[in-house]
Amino acid sequence: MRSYNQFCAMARALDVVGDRWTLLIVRELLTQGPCRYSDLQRGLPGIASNLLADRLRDMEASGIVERREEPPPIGTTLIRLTERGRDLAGVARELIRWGAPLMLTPQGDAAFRMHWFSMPMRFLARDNTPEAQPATVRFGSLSDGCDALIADGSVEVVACSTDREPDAVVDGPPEILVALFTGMTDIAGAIDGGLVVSGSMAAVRRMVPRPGPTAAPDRSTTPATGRLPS
Amino acid sequence: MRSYNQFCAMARALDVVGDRWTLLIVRELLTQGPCRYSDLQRGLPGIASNLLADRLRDMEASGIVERREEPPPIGTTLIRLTERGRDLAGVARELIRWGAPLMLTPQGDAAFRMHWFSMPMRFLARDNTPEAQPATVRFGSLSDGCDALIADGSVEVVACSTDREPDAVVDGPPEILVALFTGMTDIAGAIDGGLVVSGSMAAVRRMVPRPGPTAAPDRSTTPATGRLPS
DNA sequence: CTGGATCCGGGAAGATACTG
DNA sequence: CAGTATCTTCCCGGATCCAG
Repeated sequence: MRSYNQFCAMARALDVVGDRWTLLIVRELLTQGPCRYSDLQRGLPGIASNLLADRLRDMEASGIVERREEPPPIGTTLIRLTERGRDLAGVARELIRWGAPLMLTPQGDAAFRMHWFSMPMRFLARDNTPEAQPATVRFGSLSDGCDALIADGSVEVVACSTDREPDAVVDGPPEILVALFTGMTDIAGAIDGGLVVSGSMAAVRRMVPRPGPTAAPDRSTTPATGRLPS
Repeated sequence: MRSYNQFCAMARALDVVGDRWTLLIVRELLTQGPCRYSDLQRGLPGIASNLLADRLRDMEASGIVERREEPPPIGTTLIRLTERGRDLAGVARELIRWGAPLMLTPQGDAAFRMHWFSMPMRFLARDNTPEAQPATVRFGSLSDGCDALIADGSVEVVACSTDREPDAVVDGPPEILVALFTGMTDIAGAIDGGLVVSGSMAAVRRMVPRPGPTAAPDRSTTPATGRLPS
């Protein structure tokens, strides 16, 4: 990107991360951890191959990502965020917070990856029964998903891991997941809308916000702000 | 900007504010308040006139800004942020926080406007003598600057106002201001470097962080992180 | 298969002149 | 003051091809 050439912290930040696709690459690495080139391609539907290569070069030059050759059994090079790159988590968080209300207006044919939902879920999930034993709920699958670790009154959302045996596995269309986690529907309604739960239904119920008066089932009369809690 | 077409809060946020110049227009309106078209042009050196007009149209369509015809004595139309636009303050804050370390590396001929410094100053300024009477320090001038209101142990930074009589007026080259507020130099050194203070030197000293061990005057041996305090 | 490079068309961004 | 018009430049997107 052409520099704005302004002596201003925000302008200089945008000089570095303001390019198209750059912050979405950061999103992938923040939610997925170290990735192969092809993992990034799968997580960034619509990006041209040359653009991904260009961006990774730029981001490596500006110290946001680094490449490392992995010995067998991985046997390929992984791309990961540097500490400076991980520091962009605050920017990502605020963009997600601001963009969340936009998810309530439908957008026809948008692509969806379950792991994209992991950062918003950190705001929306809660532990309704803090005194219960820890539980794990997997959303999506190992190839595209995230694990919610419920314990001691809070929920931690991390990338899927093979060495974790979830108590429940959840999948479903993105609109239903949004409706469920924003309290616009309850679990019964979500299952009606296409949510699939296998395993412990109690573990799922434990982490989902209870539908409350903040929910706006009729959007034509009470437009939901969809604002995420601070 | 072409939509990313992804069912993801961050991607949808960037669909709206990811265009070049858009977030810098938000910066202007956040720091300056309602602006005329020509105010925005002055605050955004380098922007092409047609691009500014295009962006304002887009931002009005997406509900971030609104235009309002002002009756005399203003007699022209002011552009202001909507509430949804003001909600972008969190994104701006995190971008500034992340971009702040980049200000320590010089960049030759960059343009500078004093009011750009007002948001970073919110992180960096402090009230060293909370028990003292309130004081006001103006940075720059009415046409391009900001006022720091020091009272009760904290500093509030706002746009300049004609109905405020500052106790001190400060001006100087941006590099010196950064060095002063990051603790890399003291006031004496700053004045040596071109800082100009008129009025109450005590009011200025009151709000400037004391140079401490965190400062790294020699960047070749101890690279300063420049990280802003949380 | 992974990890790119290369080429090309269209459209966004940039520069400048002009106008009600 | 608040834009519009026009022209140029260059980045993005899409397709294809290629080396290990």
